[in-house]
Amino acid sequence: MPELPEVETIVRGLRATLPGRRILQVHLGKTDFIDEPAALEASLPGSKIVSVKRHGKFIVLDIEPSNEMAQNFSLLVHLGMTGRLVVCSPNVPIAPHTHVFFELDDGRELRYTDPRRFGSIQMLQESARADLLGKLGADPLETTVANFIAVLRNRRARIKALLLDQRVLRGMGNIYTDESLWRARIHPTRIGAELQDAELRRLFRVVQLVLNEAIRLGGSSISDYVNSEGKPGEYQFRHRVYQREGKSCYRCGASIRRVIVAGRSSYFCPRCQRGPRKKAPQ
DNA sequence: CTTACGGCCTGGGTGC
DNA sequence: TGCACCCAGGCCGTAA
Repeated sequence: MPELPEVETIVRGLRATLPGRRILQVHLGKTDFIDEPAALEASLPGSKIVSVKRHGKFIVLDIEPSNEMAQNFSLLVHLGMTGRLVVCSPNVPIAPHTHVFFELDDGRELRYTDPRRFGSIQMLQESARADLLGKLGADPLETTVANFIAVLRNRRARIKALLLDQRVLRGMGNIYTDESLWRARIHPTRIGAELQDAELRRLFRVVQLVLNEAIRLGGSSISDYVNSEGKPGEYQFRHRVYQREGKSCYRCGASIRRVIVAGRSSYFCPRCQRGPRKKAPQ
């Protein structure tokens, strides 16, 4: 579910309430998506949440342990396709598939809900966290157009696959990739190295535009996504191509098509986004 | 360095 | 009502 704008929205919500809070107790349901559930139960009670950050699609909670001799560590939460992280009163009915409860010292709870359990929760020391996050590419909202072009221009993979690859850029997912390519009028199967500089500059501009606009509207809610207060976003009403197969293009009226690229449904306008040149038969 | 593919899970929608 | 099938904001491991 959640891509950069959804995760950013959740992080901003959590940042308003979590820093400074202590975790009193942890309750776990299913734990197959948690690296070391026993370590969570052992280390978190009594610890303090220092800060909340986003790194790509990861939510990073920096934690000060209750044991003053122990080192600070981080809790990395990835929401996968259907993960939710919500702060609420313990009286709020428990959504199905809620597997983690953090009791907070203000009487509220931080709950993790994830029907498909494609998400993950990891407790990492500084060096392990740096190893993991260091493998990711630049944040598309923080990088420069020069760097954006540099990481794409020599690649033989298709642009859609490159934008989805978290080692190239961190934070894009299926929705915002399609939305950006449509706005930049670039076909999803174009080869990175075959894009002109002007096209890459255009792509960079619309990626930032789309992501910022989506953040402003609180992300896209298709079926599962809600923010940290349990409320849906509104960017789904601004989608121009995503899940619009057979409907007419907002720009030219042609029928939107769906193809599989990099294993994912990819929506594009066959008229506005021209395909790569086909190989001439020998 | 690539791509393709299957797998991880559950639920919702569709068509027979 | 049941059932088979397809689809879903992500990512990992394997094989080629």
